[in-house]
Amino acid sequence: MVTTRYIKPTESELEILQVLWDRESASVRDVHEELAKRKDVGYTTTLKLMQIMHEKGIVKRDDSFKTHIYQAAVSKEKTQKHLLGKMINTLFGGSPTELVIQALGNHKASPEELNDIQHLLDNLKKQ
Amino acid sequence: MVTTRYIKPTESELEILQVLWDRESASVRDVHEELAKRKDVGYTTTLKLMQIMHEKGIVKRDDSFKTHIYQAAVSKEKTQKHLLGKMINTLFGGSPTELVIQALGNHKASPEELNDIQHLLDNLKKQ
DNA sequence: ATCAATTTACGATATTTTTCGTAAATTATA
DNA sequence: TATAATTTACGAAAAATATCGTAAATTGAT
Repeated sequence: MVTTRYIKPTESELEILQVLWDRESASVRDVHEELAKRKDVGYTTTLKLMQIMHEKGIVKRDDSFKTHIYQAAVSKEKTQKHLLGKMINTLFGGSPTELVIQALGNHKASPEELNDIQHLLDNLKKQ
Repeated sequence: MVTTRYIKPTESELEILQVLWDRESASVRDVHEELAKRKDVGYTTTLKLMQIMHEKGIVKRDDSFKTHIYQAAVSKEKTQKHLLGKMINTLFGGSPTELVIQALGNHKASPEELNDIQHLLDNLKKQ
């Protein structure tokens, strides 16, 4: 079994991962146009970042064509889990509950979402 | 009304804030000894960081004595709210529920904590 | 008053992250 | 095929963070 050290994506890398997670796969231009909607940044900057991410193994790419096609190499779930865990530790004294309470208290959730959470809660209580 | 731009603490600054939130107030040495338990870092590094934080207005200090005494100038709650909100947006597609589900699914909570969450949930449902 | 210990001030360096310019390669098109 | 457009490669610079050494100031102890 090969254990790979988890590589924490930087802020900008996360923005790129977002796009890749949404689209499954995308070219540098695809990603860049998405980023450019919210951010003022040059094309080669996005390119360079994605190249670095490739070196780090954060993204995979198919370079059999001129336009390389990228995919996320780390799953959204694992990344969420990691960063959430880190936040729970550094900001919520290790208590996921504190975080949940903050999240629900400060950020609105619809009745449907509250139901989803209720179901999850019910299941957790059974064990 | 004066509106101050929210300053996002860096990783190291957060570690220092942790200590200050716990202790209410502390000297550089206090903070440093706490950090040194988990981290290999020099005293002057901690000092410098806290000085910078003071310039940024992240911490307050009383320098009427030789040993300056620091306090957090940003509340734990506000900081949690800000960073959590950011994470919800950048990592959970704007859905606090998604985050809550991840948090509860992956990180264990005690029966008491589950009850706390249940109460909160009950309240939210009423509205 | 002197010496030792502690603390702050300050500047410099190291490291990480972000940014972009330029050139070369590749592909499309006239 | 020649030209234009797009893309990658690469290196370098800028910006943001983190680190620490050294000296000066302050305090406490002898």
